[in-house]
Amino acid sequence: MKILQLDVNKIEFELIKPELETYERDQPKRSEIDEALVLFIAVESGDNEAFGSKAIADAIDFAGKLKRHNLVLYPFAHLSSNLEEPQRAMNLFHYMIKEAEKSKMKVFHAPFGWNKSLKVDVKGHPLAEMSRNYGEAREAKVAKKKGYNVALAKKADWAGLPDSDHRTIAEKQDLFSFQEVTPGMVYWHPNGYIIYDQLMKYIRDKLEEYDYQMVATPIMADTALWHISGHIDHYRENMFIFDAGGHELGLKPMNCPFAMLIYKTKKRSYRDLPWRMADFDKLYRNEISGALSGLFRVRELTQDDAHIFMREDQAEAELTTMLKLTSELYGIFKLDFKAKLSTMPDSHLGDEATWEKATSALKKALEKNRIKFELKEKEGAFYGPKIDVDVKDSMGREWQCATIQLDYQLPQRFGLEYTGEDGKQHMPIVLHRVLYGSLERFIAILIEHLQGKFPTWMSPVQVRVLSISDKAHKYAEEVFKQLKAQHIRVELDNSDKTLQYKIRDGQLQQVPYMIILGEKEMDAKNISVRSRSGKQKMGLSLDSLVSDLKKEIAERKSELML
RNA sequence: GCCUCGGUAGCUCAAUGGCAGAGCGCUAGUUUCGUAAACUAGAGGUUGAGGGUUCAACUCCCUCCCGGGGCUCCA
Repeated sequence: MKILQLDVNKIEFELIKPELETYERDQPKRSEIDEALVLFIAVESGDNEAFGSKAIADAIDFAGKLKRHNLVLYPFAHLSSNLEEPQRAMNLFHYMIKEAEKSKMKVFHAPFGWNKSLKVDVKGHPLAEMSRNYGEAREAKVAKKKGYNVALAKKADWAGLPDSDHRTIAEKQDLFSFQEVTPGMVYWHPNGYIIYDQLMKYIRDKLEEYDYQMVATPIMADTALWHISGHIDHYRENMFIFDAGGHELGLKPMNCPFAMLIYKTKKRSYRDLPWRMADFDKLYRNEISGALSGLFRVRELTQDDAHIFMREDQAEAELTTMLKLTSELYGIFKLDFKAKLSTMPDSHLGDEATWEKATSALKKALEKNRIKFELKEKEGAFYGPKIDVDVKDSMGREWQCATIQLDYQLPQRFGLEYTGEDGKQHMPIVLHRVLYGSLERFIAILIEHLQGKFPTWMSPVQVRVLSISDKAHKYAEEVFKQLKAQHIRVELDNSDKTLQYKIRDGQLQQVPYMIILGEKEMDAKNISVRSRSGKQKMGLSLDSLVSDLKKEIAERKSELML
């Protein structure tokens, strides 16, 4: 379904003659509406009521922002070359009118199937003209003839970005890249992978401390599963769906349905709850091309995802612990975050009473933890309300990282049960949550927040050993080997460049420590150290440095020791 | 997906219808240096892809791809 949305001062249309066999009879000859949001609608083959509802919900939402009270629906076939046959198109069009009439908006429409004369007077502001597309996976546009040789190895072009941007820093430190043939999917280079991996290890350590269990699940499933979970109705636009020899499969945009399936493999007891199940698989979301933005929004992402199956009376305690864990995870990087509570969206599953119950549980937990929060009306997930945590990037834009969602819908759809103390079957509720959100996005925030100065425990290279002249090469190599044996990530610079050059290079790479070795150190069997912050110490013993370093790394300190 | 600005060597950028260039990086040689850039030389390009206009296209036109910013959406 294609929609052209216009914010107008005035729209006028007049019926000339019926154009199709299917057309609306007994319609007013002429209409004129002032101050309205107009939707020109082309119904395409395969469109269903879910798209129609979503389109109307979005339009009403938008009308609210623009403070318009009149909504005009106008059938307009010319937006698409893939039209639905007229009778079905008209039915869906009428369904949309009824949907719109449920709102507070005053709804008008132009009749289906007529030749009409039309006059529109569009307002001039930036949001006055907008197009939208709802429906099946977007049609792939293929270039007439594509060069398959050179273009394959084409990197994304990040020229002109400010020095503080995570992409510029990634280029300097060789952290990751994107390629034209895989838009929105990250290539982690060795340096970047260390950062990604260290962050993962840190989260896993934390989850162990908080009694989580890790699972791994498939990355795709028959669309039958996505029908049960509701993703087909509410998320299809963003899914990669493809045909595999008669089976329609969808790559997973979320882990939830798989967690439900694991839960259902056995009878569960109330004694098993709460059960905290974490799943860090890659997820695939077919984001519209204009939405992609460096590591901030990608199509292939990793979440520090977990689902907590629990009794309703355990919700508050779980939420409280979770908010504590969140503060710990963000605290280590000294990141400021902003909490938000999002309520029921127009497109949602389940009844309002249940939503009300879930929303107030979240609110209580926030208040109990004395966390200040903003209210975001109608921004919840389709299956439940949520607490979000937003963090700012280097340009001051806010990105959603953590999200904690209380869900009564999926347990019901998947028929989850546990046996209670009373011996009867009860339905558990599920807490979906990611705390860093997408690892990709969080790393982008981190790179910009730290400006590439990673704490030693995450640094791709923790120590670089620099020799001052040929005479110290051997000694430098010895020191390098000893550090390596101690599992320190270390590099050796025995090139014939000047010391100044080597130091500059190490500084630009933001290596936390440089060990500088010349004849003096060689003779005295000691070392000199220079930290990234420019401080230096001479005459240290290697052993004492190693033990200090190991402590700094093990404790994941955010400050360098000198 | 929409609006808008871009895509030239690994990176950052010049060249504007008429011989595709510089700095850094890389390679080789010289140099052996004490806390943020030693010197010399060399290699490195289907100018994002495809088509068109022209005697001639990196340059002008069209389509597509990718990226930046803004919408929309969202982790």
